Amino acid sequence: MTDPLTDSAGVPPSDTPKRSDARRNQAAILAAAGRVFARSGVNAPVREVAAEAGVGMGTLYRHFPTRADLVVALYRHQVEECAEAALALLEQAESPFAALLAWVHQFVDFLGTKHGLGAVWQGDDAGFSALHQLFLDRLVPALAELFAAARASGELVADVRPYELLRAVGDLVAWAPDDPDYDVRRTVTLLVTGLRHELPTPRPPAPDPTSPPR
Amino acid sequence: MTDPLTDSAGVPPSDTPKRSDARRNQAAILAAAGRVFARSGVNAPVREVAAEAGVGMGTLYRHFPTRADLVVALYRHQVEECAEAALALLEQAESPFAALLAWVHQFVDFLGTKHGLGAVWQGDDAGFSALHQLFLDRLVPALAELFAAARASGELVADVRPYELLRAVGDLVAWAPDDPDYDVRRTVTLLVTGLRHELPTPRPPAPDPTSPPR
DNA sequence: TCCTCAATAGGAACAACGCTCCGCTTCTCG
DNA sequence: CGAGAAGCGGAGCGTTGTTCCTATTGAGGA
Repeated sequence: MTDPLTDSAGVPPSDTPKRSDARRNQAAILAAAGRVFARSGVNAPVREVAAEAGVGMGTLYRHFPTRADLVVALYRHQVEECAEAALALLEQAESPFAALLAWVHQFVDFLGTKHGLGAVWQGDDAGFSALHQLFLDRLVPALAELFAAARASGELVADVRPYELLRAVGDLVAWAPDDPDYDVRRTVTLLVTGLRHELPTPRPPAPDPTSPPR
Repeated sequence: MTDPLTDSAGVPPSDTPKRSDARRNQAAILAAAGRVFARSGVNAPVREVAAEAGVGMGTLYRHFPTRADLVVALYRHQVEECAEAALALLEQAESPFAALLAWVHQFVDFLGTKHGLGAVWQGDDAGFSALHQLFLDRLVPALAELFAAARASGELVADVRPYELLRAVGDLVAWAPDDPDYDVRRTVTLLVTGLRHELPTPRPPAPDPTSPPR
């Protein structure tokens, strides 16, 4: 896995006519964030990151207005890799569905290593857009590719959209910390397995509140 | 559904030789919490609850040391009801599996109405035990009943434990806010559908623990 | 009825955190 | 080399969780 600390600063040199010290600080912050997040989770106090980087709060906030911005910058590469892996898996795996399952598990592994990433991924409130958007832009298309292939091979039957699955897996993994009695991978497998069937009636018990169907 | 605000105070009168004002305050806090939680979610500031109840911080903390304690006291009845519904559904539904699906959806509805309950349900940290334990004690056995029936009828094949499913559903619902593009009920249905199949190889592509992607 | 005291109430105060604001510093370019 | 602007740092504000200590009050006994 590419190390975001060394090749850090997801900033293309071209669109950055910034001052040298600014660039230096941005890199320092990213490096520090990598260490702090790995040590204390992505919810570590912002102050801690600033301190570790040896910069002031203002500096940190100028470069990364929200925590999600920081996380996005750090993990962008990995998301890219994850997306690109889809095609490779399609060729390697013995069937499109197997590739799908494998890819999803790879995604689980990715999310799983960053404890607490889930909080950002699902986006409590504001930071929402940043990371969520990145995931959507890159990962949904990748998964769509796998879906199409698996559907063509007849293994995927359920009328489920890639986004739905991705989101579900994200939610599932978001909170799967250190419970020895619970293995998310199994659950995810179960979920993917469900794709082989047609979904039962859209609204099973349908209590019908105020919301119109569809 | 019984209203925890009116029949509030999940305190049996017998084991409560407390002072009258203590009882009164406890009830006031519960009532206030019901209103505040409904209005601002279960993560509403503790102060707000105290203010709404017209008591001091100390009083609130004496009665409910953690936020989870408060939530548990408030929703205990509903959890009980949910658990008891299992048997009824088993008789009504056309098949054990249908009952299982229906029950899970009922559970989803229950969790769904309390926005933010998920945060407490999954237990970020300390408050963990309280609510989580309540759910486990009451709901897992109920679900186990349904599992046994569905397994006997041959509809449930996957080697999955009730706890796993319950937990998965909980995680799924925990963060299903107001996204018009995503309906948890569908995902949950998908998950339950997966139960009809045998789970694929226990560890699909997980050979190497050190390098996640690749 | 009144007294006493332990249980209880109340809320000020502390700590941790997110975020903003503004005077000072340092780079860059002519 | 000098001036202007870009960037920096951290004090400080608002919010929330949690604790602590003192004043209050209910309830049983004289």
